[in-house]
Amino acid sequence: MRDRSPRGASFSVDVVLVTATGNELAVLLARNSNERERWSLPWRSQQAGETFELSATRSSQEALGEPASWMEQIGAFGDGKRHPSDADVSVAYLGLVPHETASPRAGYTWFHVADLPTISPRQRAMVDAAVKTIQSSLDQAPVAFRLLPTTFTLSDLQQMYELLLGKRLHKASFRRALQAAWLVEPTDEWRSEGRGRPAQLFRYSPKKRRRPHRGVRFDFLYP
Amino acid sequence: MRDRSPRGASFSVDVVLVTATGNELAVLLARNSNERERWSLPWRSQQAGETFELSATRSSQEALGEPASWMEQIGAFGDGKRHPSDADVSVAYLGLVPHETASPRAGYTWFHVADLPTISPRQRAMVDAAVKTIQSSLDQAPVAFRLLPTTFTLSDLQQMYELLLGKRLHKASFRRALQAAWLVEPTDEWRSEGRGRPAQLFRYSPKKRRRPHRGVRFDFLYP
DNA sequence: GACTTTAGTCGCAAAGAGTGACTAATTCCG
DNA sequence: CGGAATTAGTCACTCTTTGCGACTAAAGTC
Repeated sequence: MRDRSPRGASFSVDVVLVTATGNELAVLLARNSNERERWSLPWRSQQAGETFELSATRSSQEALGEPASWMEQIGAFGDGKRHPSDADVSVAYLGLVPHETASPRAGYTWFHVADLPTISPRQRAMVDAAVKTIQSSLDQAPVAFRLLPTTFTLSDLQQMYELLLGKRLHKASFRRALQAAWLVEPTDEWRSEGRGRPAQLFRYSPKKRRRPHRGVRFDFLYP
Repeated sequence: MRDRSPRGASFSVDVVLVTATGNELAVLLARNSNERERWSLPWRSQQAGETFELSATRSSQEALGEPASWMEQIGAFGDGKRHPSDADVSVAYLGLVPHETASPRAGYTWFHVADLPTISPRQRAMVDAAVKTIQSSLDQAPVAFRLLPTTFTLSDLQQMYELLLGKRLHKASFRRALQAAWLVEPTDEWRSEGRGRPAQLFRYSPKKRRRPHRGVRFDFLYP
């Protein structure tokens, strides 16, 4: 990832790997030895015959030893802002990683999104866009589930939603909505987390259901 | 737009200009004289010091004489699919145009999205992504309003939503939701469209309102 | 055994959304 | 002219969804 192609890459593929550590989002950065910025997002200059998404997945493998549980293109970034590579254009991907499987290899570290070190302006824009993408697709895609391990308690799930939405949710309402969506199924395992009643473990397992038959929504404020 | 840079462009900016003609969406294509495909989306190879969005706006100006009323990046497309330019990567933009202001210059023609001629596979993917973007951001951004002229009747607006959603809506429900959203204000003009009672004209003019205080939505089906 | 903590459920009240029927203002046509 | 047809705009009823407090359940703590 860090070796530059001799003729100067025309574009790069960068990946914003995100996980949720307890009560904050975190982004994976790579340490640079000889670059102007000490840290950067994982990136590669595009290989011939590789799709963008494959490049992003390779970066994830390199950094964490496994692919992200969700990968999605954020967009193209350029516009004169500096980048660790010589690339004129960088294609950014969002990758979600459950906190459990998220053990970075040497040279990579998780940083809380609220407390990032300096990175190139272009990559900074990617991180901001990634967080926006997460929040805006929270109710359109199983984002929260991809940040959790394969089995989880309903309280875990609710806390993840609260973290991503940035607000508290009412327990009964949350579960009622979840039931109606047919998204989880119970396992026969229970988890006892110190004090309090043990919680049943669930697994993400979306079932067929009729698409809710709703009218128009005007959910935007501006512009 | 059609002249190739001598050294081969490394990437292009393509724009999917969309309008709504009566009861169908339409996309603007440019006629090619000496290309393999007879038609293509408007595109430019990137100029130095130009942002992507500016390139897209320039293309719109060239094709229609004015900028689109809404411009938004769709994403980066590449992955080995052929493109009219030599570009390895193409950055695609969606541009919305009200049907009234949508008079193409010579060499450009509107095509119904359901009945497009052959274009390069990469550009075909952009058109599909553009339509998806329109539909998915219909309740997140004033897409329908940007496809209408500055003043319109509520029936016009409802018909636009019906076109974009692909289903009929109930008049009373539609208006109730619109009222609650504080998005339009009445003008003092009325339009008499042949038979039937004249309709009042409205203008898009979103007002401040408290963000509706809603819980979680699980609106996705898969995966 | 009483208290605390976390899990999970129930049921009411308020808000939201689907729907048919109604009134209003205009043109069409005999 | 006068009634039918057509489009605009509103009302009121019902059913559904959602916010929320209160409750029961099962574990640990002291």
